[in-house]
Amino acid sequence: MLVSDRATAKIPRPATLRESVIEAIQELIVSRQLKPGQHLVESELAELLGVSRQPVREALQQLSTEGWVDLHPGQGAFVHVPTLEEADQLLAVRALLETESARLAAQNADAEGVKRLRELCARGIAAVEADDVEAAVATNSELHALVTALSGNKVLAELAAQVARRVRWYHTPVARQRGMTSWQEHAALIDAIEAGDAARAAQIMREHTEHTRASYMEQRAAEPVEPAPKPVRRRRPRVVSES
Amino acid sequence: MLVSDRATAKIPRPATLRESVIEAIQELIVSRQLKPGQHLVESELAELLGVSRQPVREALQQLSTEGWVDLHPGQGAFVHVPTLEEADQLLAVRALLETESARLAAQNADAEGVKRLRELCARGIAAVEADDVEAAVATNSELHALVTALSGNKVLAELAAQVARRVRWYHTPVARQRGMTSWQEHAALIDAIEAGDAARAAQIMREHTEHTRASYMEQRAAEPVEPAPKPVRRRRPRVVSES
DNA sequence: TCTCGGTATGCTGTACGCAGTCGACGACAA
DNA sequence: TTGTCGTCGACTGCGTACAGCATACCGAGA
Repeated sequence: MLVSDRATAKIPRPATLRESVIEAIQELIVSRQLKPGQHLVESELAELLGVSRQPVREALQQLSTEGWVDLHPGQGAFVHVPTLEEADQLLAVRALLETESARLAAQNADAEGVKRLRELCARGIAAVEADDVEAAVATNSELHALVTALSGNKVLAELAAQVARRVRWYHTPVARQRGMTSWQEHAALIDAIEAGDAARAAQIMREHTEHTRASYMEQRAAEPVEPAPKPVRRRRPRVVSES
Repeated sequence: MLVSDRATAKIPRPATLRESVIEAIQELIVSRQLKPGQHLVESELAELLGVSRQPVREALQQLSTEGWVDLHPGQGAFVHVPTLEEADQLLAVRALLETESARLAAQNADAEGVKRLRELCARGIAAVEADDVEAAVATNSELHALVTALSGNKVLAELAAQVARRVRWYHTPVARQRGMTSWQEHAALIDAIEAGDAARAAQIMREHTEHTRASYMEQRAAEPVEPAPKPVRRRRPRVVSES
């Protein structure tokens, strides 16, 4: 063996344009530069990002499977309009998947895994104390991802990751709310996993995700409901004469 | 309103080529015309299906997110190789999702929904009695889909459908095994849903899916394990001279 | 004034072409 | 014979062009 295969991970591929475009558009959506319901014109995005329509098309399709945009055949892509109902259902599914993950993780996790969990937990707490919301959210995702990975069920982990990506969009704005409490729950969860107490791990995770859900719903309930513009294809006003 | 919006659903759009291609490739994979591990060359599929590479590319990407093919950047697409371990995990996830669906369905289903469940159940039993395996499997899928739909959680239903499609790939060859027993369990499940007994519905569904899982694993354990060819890019033998 | 049909326009869906890249194969050296 | 390097071929990734279609605009008729 040339080098230790551990930590070698993946060679940092010069990422395909498609992947870069996916991330760019996600960023644009999260940052609200692209508003919910907005019609995404391929050629505009292409020009904006400095690529051709092809990678943009593929990115939009990928994003539609992840729930970021809705694809209307023959009409194009529209930024997904997150409804309260859907967020609730999504968080419910996440709770289900992650609860099961926690249960399995408690049964399967080894010392190495627990160690990595603790590291992540420490990083998360540090991020919260530094008031770095973005880092806290990212670390939160990492920790949940690791729990699902430790479940030993790859299919479950992949599915949970898929759901988590969608949740993250909703989650970011309310992350500040929960702050430290969330990480105390994480710590308790890790304790349960380390002890191999599947029932307790599942219970903690269920409560944890329910708290997040409640927090989100509470936050959203207070928000004014924007009248979502009807998702019609936008039409550029005709330029009659522009000298 | 012009007509009752109920049942209007969507105008059956002349499905884009991409969607047709997705279904076609799924069919080719399920029917084993495309073998696990096989390198899928875009241009070949395009020619085979009579379209250009573009829709094929997009279809392959979609299929990769659903777990049918694996996409190796720079190398192309390979038919996913289903392992015994993965099948087990997939069935476990299905059990989880459908158990929850059954629980929710018992809480939410109305008389109309129960009626449709019973119809499907009758059709399934008829199919088994007629020894029509294909119809039985299809009806089985429909019934499970309806249960998830009746759960009222669209996200859950969609996820369950995705998992179910993959399960079907593994499951079809062994479907004959279970036969009538399976439909008796379905009937019991419907009774529980009608009674609004969430706990019992969940319990029955859990056992039902576990039976399916056990049946599958038993069947597969007996099978010879094909040595999966290394997923390398295939190379067409050079034609030196072919008159 | 409202409705209906024609027309124009911009966008999507698809096809095609080119360059970059990856793997295989073969030659050469140790 | 075995390891290494260079070359070649094929396929993917991306750019570009074109056709079809859906929508909005607009004028005519009721």
